[in-house]
Amino acid sequence: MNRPVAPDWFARASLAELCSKRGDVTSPCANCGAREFNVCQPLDPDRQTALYALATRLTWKRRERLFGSGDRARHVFNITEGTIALSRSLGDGRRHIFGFLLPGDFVGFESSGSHSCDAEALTDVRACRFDRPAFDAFMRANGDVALRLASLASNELAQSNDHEVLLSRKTAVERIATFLLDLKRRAGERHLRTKPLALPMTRAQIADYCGLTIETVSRVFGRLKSSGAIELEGTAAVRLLDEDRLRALSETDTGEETPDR
Amino acid sequence: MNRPVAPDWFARASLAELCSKRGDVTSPCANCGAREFNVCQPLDPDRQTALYALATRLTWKRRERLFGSGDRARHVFNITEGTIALSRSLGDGRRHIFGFLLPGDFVGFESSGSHSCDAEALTDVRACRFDRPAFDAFMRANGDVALRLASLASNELAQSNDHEVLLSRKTAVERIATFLLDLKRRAGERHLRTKPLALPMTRAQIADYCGLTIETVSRVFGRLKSSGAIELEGTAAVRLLDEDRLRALSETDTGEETPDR
DNA sequence: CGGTGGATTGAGGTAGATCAACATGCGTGG
DNA sequence: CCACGCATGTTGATCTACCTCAATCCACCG
Repeated sequence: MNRPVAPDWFARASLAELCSKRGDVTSPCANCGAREFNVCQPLDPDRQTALYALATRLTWKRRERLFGSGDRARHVFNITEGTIALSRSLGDGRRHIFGFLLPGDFVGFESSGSHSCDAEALTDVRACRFDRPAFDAFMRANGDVALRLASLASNELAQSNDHEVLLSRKTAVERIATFLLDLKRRAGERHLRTKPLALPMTRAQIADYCGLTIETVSRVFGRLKSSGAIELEGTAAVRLLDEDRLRALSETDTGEETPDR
Repeated sequence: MNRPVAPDWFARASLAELCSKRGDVTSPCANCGAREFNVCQPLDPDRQTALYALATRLTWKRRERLFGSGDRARHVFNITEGTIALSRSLGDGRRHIFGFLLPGDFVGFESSGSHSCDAEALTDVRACRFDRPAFDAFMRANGDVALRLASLASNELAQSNDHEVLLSRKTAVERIATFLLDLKRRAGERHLRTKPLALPMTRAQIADYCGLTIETVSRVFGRLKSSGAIELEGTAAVRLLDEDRLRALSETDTGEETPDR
């Protein structure tokens, strides 16, 4: 098992920077150590405490699964530290990766009773776990938080839509360029701004995310590198040297205005 | 403009069958004529009335846009009658279609302030429109309904995930088989069980949904037809003669159990 | 230092795209 | 009510981006 452990600076950034999100440090949850939950960022202290009380802190080692496709969805998770891949496999070896979850992301809020994908830890992972019934009850009693949760779900949908466009209509180069910029943006939003961008996933996982093969991913990386757009730092990190070029290569979409009725 | 109007039996089925959903006819909304809103199916009469009061009934002609990418998202829509395509276009002509909305579906619940896709009526459409501020206020005041809305959003996400798998890893035949079965299932859930399955979308739209070209769609239809799996009824309707074969061809995914922690 | 799990690189094959010609059917206007 | 015309759909011939298969490389680890 040889996937290089993400270099120190990655793990460090992960927790340290998350905690100083927006510059203001909130008091950490006694149960799970998290500083903030996305659903309740602007929540008053009392209800924040109540929500914290529902969480348990857990850890997983790299390669372990948080849950698998078909499992009963008994819990909702909020990632505190590390990276997770959500994937689904077809009968023959084909696999698709829906996305890579970073600290702050929620997982497992399925409306059906069971999970429809596998969640695998790409690095050692810390997460807060909520029991579904208690979590749901809290949401029912707190419409504003539930609405925020709906909005989070809708965010995820927006991401998934972008991913659909990538898979449906983009070329290999566009896919990789999009993937890199996207990863950098999402890491940045969580204040995981490491000097070279960490790639805690293998080429195979990038391929399954982009709907390509390992070989094509590798070749595209090679081309981007020799064109000077990126620089590979070993195999698990990359420097985006020319983001404007990458943006041009990623062929981001347009949108003209139409009067809304 | 030549897309054949969906045959009579389609439109009839659309409204009539929707109203008799689950056998029990609820009293229609005075404003918008809808019998039920998905968000509030098990809602007590008072709040149901309150929600109804927020809605306006509107209609669109085929080919009109409900909204376009980039427009401010001022409204949430609930389709009452007809079919809508949600799409996004890249700078050059490339386009992707996220999905086809049927009666009962919600659109426009974006968490960002603006729409990220175009919504085009494929048939004449009736929909209920809610103003965002009033809709949000209602949700904030009714946590149970908001939670249900979150669950709807999560349903949409599940659909989008299936779509990602299709686009990422399925062959042309698998894509079309999946598309057909899926459309039939979704129409069935809404009690739009027409004898031949209505295809209110063009080949180009099917292609953009499946990440293929018009020609490939046409060829695959041809192959499925001559293999006896389907029968085309003109160009805007199809009979699924051998659903088991289609299911086998659609290569639906597996899932083994893993003990959830 | 050998072994193992990635990653890269090369050569050749193929599913589906592209380009092009033709068919079909609906709607319009005479 | 019919015929023309355009939008849509089908079918065929070729092309190509990406896949497949295979060899080699590389870094880490015991």
